[in-house]
Amino acid sequence: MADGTGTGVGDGGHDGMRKRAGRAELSPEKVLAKAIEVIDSDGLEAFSMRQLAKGLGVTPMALYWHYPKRHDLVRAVVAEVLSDVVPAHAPHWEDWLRDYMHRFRAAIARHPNVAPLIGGQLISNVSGNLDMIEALLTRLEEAGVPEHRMVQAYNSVMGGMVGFVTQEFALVPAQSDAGWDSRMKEVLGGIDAERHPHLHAMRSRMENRSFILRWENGATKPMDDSFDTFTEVMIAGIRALTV
Amino acid sequence: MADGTGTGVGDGGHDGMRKRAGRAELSPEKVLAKAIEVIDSDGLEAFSMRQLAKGLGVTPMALYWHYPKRHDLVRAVVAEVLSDVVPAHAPHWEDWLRDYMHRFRAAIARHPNVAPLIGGQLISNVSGNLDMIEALLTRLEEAGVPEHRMVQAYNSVMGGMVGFVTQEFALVPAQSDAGWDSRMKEVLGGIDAERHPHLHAMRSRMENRSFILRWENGATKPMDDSFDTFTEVMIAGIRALTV
DNA sequence: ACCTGAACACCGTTCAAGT
DNA sequence: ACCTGAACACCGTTCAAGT
Repeated sequence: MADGTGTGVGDGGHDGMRKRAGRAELSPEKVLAKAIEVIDSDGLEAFSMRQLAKGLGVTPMALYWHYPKRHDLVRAVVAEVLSDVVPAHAPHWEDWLRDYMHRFRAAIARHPNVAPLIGGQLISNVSGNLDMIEALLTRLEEAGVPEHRMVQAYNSVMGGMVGFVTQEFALVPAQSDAGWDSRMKEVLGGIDAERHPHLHAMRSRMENRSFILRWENGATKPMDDSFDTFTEVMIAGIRALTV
Repeated sequence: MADGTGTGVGDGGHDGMRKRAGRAELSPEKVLAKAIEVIDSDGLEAFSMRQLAKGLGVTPMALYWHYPKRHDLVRAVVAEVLSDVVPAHAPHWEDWLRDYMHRFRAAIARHPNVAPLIGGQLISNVSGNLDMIEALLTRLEEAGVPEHRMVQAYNSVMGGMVGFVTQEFALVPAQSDAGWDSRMKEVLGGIDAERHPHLHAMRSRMENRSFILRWENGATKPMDDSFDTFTEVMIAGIRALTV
C-alpha cells in the first residue's frame, strides 16, 4: 500500500532466511510503523530520522536506504493515516457527505499529531486518494451542483473539511514555551464588558473550546459539536449552490 | 503594536544618541521587519535565527535579547501579518461576512509564506484579535444565530476560513524533492476513464487548480473563484442555522 | 542489497563575558 | 542595557566503506 520508494522491493531470494551480521532486518513497513508509533506517543517533534533510528536500534543512515528523503517518509505517514478513511455508503448525498467528513476527521483523530503534516504542506502522494476524490465528485453531481461550479464546490468541501480538522488538531506550543496558556487565560479573564460585550458574555462557553481562544487542541479538547455544525453548514451551503 | 517581549522597552535615556562599540542598534521592530522580509523573499525555510542574524549583521545571540525564544518572534510575525486585516463595514451581515473572509485571505495573500505558521500551530498572542472576534460574534447574532449555537457557528466560520486559506497557501515541497510535480502530472495523466469517470472528465479543469491535485500553491495559483464559492457556501450555511 | 561510520553544514539555545 | 563568543545538543544528508 504505502511502498516507500519502490527501491527496496524484492529480496532477490537467494540468501533465503539467513540473517547476516550488520543487517537489522529493516523494511519500509517497519520504519513507517515505528514512525507513526513515535509520532502518536511522543509527538511530532520526536519524529526525526535520528531519534527514529535510535528507536529502531539502527544507524540513522539505515533509514535512507528505504526512504531516500525524510519527506518520502512524511508522505508515507500521511498516506497511511488517510488510508484509514473508509468510504461512506449512505444513499442520499447529504447523509453521505456528512459521513464522509466525519470519517475524515475520525482518521485524523486517531493520529492527531500528524495533522500539521497534512495541513501544512502540499502532499504529492495522491494515488490512494483518487477514489475519495471520485466519490466526492459523484455525490456533488448527484446533489445538483452544475458542472461549471463543480471545481469550486469540490475545493470548498475539501478545503473546508481538511482545513477545519487540521486547525482543530494544530500543534500546541512546546513545553519550552511555558506559561503561554496562563497568559492566554489572563487575556480571557481581562476581557472588557464594554469593548467586547458579546465576547464577554460568551467567554466561559468559548474559552479553550473555540479557535484562537484555546490552549489545548482537538487531541484533548475535541470540537465535536462544532464540527457537526460545520458539516451542516457545508451541506446547506452546497444545497444552495444547486439552484 | 507588536512589542516583542516587553523586556527591551525604554532606553533609560541617559546615554542619549551616542553609539557604542559592540552595539548593533537592534530593536524588536527591526528584527520583526527583517524576519517578514526574509520570509517573503526567501521562504519559510530561510527563517532561522542564525540566517536572520546574518542578514542583520549581528550575532545570532543578539536576537535573543529582543525575542527570548524563536516562538516569540513567530508570534510577532503572525500578529503583524494579521494586523493587516482591516475590519469590514457593510451594513448587512451577509455582505459583512463575505468582506471579512476576503480581507482575511487578502492579508495572508500579502505574505503567503507565513500561512503554515498560522495553520500549523496554536498561536497564543490573541490580544490584537479580540476586536475581530467580537465583530464576528456581533454579526452572527444579527444574522439570527441562536445563542446555544453561537460557539459552533463561530468555530465553523473561523475554522473554515482560516483552514481553507492556510490550505490554499500550504508549503510547497522544497527543491530537494525534485520531480514530485512531474510524478503528480503523471498520476493525473494516467487517470482511468472507467474507474474514475468524473475525475477523468474534470481533469483539465482540476489539475493544479484544486486541493490534492496541484503542485503549486495559492502564491502562484490563487483559488479566487473557489474561495468566492466557499464564502457563499458558508453564508448560505449560516443562514440555514437561523431557523 | 542493505547497513555502518565518519563527516559536513546546518539548527535553537545556554552560559559567561564584554562595554 | 545590549551585544559578542564559545560551546552544547541537536538536525538532515552525502560519501566511502563494509558484508
